Amino acid sequence: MPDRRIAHLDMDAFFASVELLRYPQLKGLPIVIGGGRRTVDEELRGRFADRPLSEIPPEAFPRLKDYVGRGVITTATYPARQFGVGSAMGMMKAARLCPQALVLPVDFEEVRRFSRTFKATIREIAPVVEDRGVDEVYIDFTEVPGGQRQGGRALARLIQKAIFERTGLTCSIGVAPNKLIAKMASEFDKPNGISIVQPEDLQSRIWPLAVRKINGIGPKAETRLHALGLHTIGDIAARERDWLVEHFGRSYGAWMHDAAWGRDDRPVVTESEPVSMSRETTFERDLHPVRDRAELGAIFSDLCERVAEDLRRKGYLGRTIGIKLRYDDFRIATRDQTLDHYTADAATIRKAGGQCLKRVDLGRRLRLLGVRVGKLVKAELAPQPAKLVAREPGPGTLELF
DNA sequence: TCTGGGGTCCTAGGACCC
DNA sequence: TCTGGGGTCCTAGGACCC
Repeated sequence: MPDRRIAHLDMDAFFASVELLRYPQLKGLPIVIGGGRRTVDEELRGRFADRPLSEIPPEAFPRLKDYVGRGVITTATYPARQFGVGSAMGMMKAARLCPQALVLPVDFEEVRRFSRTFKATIREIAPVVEDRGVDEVYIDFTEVPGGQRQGGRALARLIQKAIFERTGLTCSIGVAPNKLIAKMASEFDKPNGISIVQPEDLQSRIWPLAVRKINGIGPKAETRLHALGLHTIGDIAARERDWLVEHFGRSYGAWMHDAAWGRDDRPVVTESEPVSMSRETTFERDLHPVRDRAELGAIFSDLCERVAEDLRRKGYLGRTIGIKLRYDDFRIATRDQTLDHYTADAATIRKAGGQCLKRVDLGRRLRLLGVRVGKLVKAELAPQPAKLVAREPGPGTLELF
């Protein structure tokens, strides 16, 4: 039996690197990708329509200091990170830290195109690949010829090289006995690095890390661990399993203990079915359910149509329709309703969602509205209803609330 | 000057059924 | 007077991830 060798591969500053392929003149500058609906990029291209993109001067690009809006940063280039700017940070905060940084919007189509290409490149070399979003994958090296050489370094290098040749993009790879450690290892040598971790490296390389480095320990658990005096993964490992179970519950406590000891036998999963699909939007300004009713109604209809289109395009039907609100104070409310039949119809989703909205407090301003369809089945496998359920016709389907 | 959008999984109570 | 227990589905909220 060969040793289990699992790799985690993470594209370096993916969204920003994709933009740099188009605008190589910006290399080395602090750049952030993110923000809202502004079509900065289109404006820019319009203004310089007579020139290739690579000749648009850096001075022409918008700066963070001029940004107005509610967005967050998706990716920051390494020069921008030196100023303390990072992903998930609000644009306004980032503007204070690095006002001179250039801002570009996310080009999802372009990002997805490169995502497909780098994943296909990996699969040609090592077929057992698990998708973890646009810019990350796990790869099972165990059965790949040469996957054991130098602990996986040789194969990792081959993959890195192939991705760079095909796309011009760099990535960082960690190889370890399991997904949990591989995920941590891929961060050890960024960007464009490779890290190999062996079981015997647990104490020297994993235990000194902050608890938050464990994939699955977020801000809440971190706070609670700190309050208990636990700061490193080694601190967790030093605790009795039962003690952790006492403080964090049977399931989470035991998991935490296993994680701190580097135990994880989850397989690399190559295929999975979606559970839900949703669309949501944060408004430019907070909207009041009564005073801004018309505007909200139009947004709601639009969200329903978009989620319905997503379902149809991907070939799914759903049975649970849900809505999500975020109030101006950031509290979130969700309501959902399970229908007796599967649907991908915008009007049906709109109607069920409208009923959900009636069950939630509409007495204060909203910041966000979302629509979700769950309990999905592949359209061709959907059970046919015993009889067609008549939809009430008429104005009711067009009304909000 | 607050903090996006798209997901997954878990928990927990109540309904309902056997 | 005494009130089982197990399973599944539905709903709401929350933690976490990319």
